[in-house]
Amino acid sequence: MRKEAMERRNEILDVADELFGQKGFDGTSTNDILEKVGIARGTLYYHFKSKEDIMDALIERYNAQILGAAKEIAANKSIPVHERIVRVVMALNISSGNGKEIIDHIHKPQNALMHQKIQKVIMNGLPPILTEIIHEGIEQGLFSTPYPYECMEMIVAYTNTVFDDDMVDMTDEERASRIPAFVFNVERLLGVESGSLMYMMKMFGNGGEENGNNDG
Amino acid sequence: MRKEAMERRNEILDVADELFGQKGFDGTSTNDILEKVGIARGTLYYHFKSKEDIMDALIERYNAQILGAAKEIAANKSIPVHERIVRVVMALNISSGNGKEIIDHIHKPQNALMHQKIQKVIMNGLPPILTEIIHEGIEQGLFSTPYPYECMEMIVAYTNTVFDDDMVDMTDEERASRIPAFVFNVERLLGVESGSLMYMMKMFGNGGEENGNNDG
DNA sequence: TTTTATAGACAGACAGTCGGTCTAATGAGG
DNA sequence: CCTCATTAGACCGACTGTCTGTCTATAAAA
Repeated sequence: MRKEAMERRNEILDVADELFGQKGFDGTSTNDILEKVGIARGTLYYHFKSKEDIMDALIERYNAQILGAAKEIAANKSIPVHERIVRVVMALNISSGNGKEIIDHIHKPQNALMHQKIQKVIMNGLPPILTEIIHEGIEQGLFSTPYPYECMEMIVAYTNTVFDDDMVDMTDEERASRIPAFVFNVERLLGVESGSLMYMMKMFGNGGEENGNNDG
Repeated sequence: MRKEAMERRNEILDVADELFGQKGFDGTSTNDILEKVGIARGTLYYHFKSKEDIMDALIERYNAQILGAAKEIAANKSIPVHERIVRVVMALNISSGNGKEIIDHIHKPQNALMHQKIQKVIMNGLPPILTEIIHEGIEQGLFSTPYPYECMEMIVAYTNTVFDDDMVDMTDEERASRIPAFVFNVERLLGVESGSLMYMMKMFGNGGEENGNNDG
C-alpha cells in the first residue's frame, strides 16, 4: 500500500501513459488515472502538482528515450555516415521498436498539446545530433553544405510534419511516392550526387520493422 | 435583441476570435463568450453544437482568409515568379497585414489544438498553390526540380515550424541568421544558381511590414 | 516525534441539456 | 382590411454531471 515516492510516481506515469494513449489527454480524467493505479486523489496530487505536470513528466521520459536512442546511434562511428543519418531520423519517425509505441499514440488528434511539446523537444534536440554526423560527412568529403544545421532542421521539420503526422492527408501510395522525392531533396540539400543516398530508400519501406521488438 | 441566425453566429465568432486570441481556447469559457456577446447559454448552443464547433467555424473563416490571400497573390502573373513565391509564403508567416492578427494569436501556447488544425489547413492548402507557381518557373527555365510539390511541402513545413512558431527556441539573431541559410537551401531545392534568390532576403527583414495596413 | 505517503470529502468551475418563452410572420375567417 | 390563431425560429436560464485541484485527517516509517 505504502510505497517509495519514485515507485508510485512511475506507477502513475505508466498508467497515465497508457490512458493518454488510449483516450488522449483531455479524454482521460484524473479519476481514470487514480482509479486504475488504485490510489486516492490526494496521493495523485501529492506526487504531481497538476494534470499537465503528469504530461510534462511523461514527456521528460519520452525525451530521454527518444533523444537517447538518437544519440546512441549517432555516436556509433562504425555505421557509415549516410546510413547513420537515416537511422537517426527513422528512429523517431517510422518505428524502430523503441520509440514506436510512443510516437504512435502521440499522434492521436486529441493529444495536440502533448504532440506539440514532443515536437518541440525533437526540433530542438535532434538537429544538433544530426549536425554532428553531417560535420563528419563533410570532413570525409561526402557532403557539401555551408549550412549543415539548417539543413538538418529542415529535414527534421519535414519528416515530423509529413511522415510523422496525420497533418497531411495522403493515401499510402502518396506516402510511398514522397520517399524518393524526400531522398532526392535531401541529396540536393547536402550537396551530394543524385542517387548516392537512394540506396537507402529501401530502409524506409521495411527497414524500420526488421528489428522491431514489439508485435511479434 | 433578436437577430438573424447568421448575424448572431458571426457575432459569436467575432467574440470567440477575440477571446481565444487573448486567453487561448482552454482559457476561455463558454460563459466568457456568451456574457460578452450578451446572450444566454441556450442561445450559444442553439447556434453551435459545442465549444470545439466554434473553433472549427473560426478556422473555416481563417482558412478562407489565409488561403484566399495566398491564391490571389499566386494568380497575379504580373509579379515575377521568384518574388511571387516569397510573397505567398510570407503572406502567412511573417505579417502582411491580412493574416497578421490571425497568425499572431494562433501561436499562443494554449492554443495547441487550434494551432494544429490551422497547420493542417496550411500544409494541405498551400503547397498546391505554390506548386503552380513553380511549374511556371520551370517552364520559364528558372527552376529545375523533378519534385516541385515535395519541395514546396518541405519549404512550407519548415517555415511553419521554424519561423512561425515558438517551436524552436532561438534568439532574434539566430532567427535572422536562419534566413540566408533558408534561402540558400531553397535555391538548392529548386535547382537554381546560388545567389539568384538572395536578393529577396531583404523582404524577410522588413518587406512584410512595409505594406502592413494595421497598427498605424 | 517528525517526516513521508495516503486517504477521501469537498469546493469551484465548466460544458452541454432541456423545457419553456418570446416574437415575427403567415394565413384563414370575418 | 382587420383580427386572431398557428407556427417556426431565436432565445432563455436553471440544472446536471463531470472534472480538477485543495484541504484536513490519518497511518506508517524513520
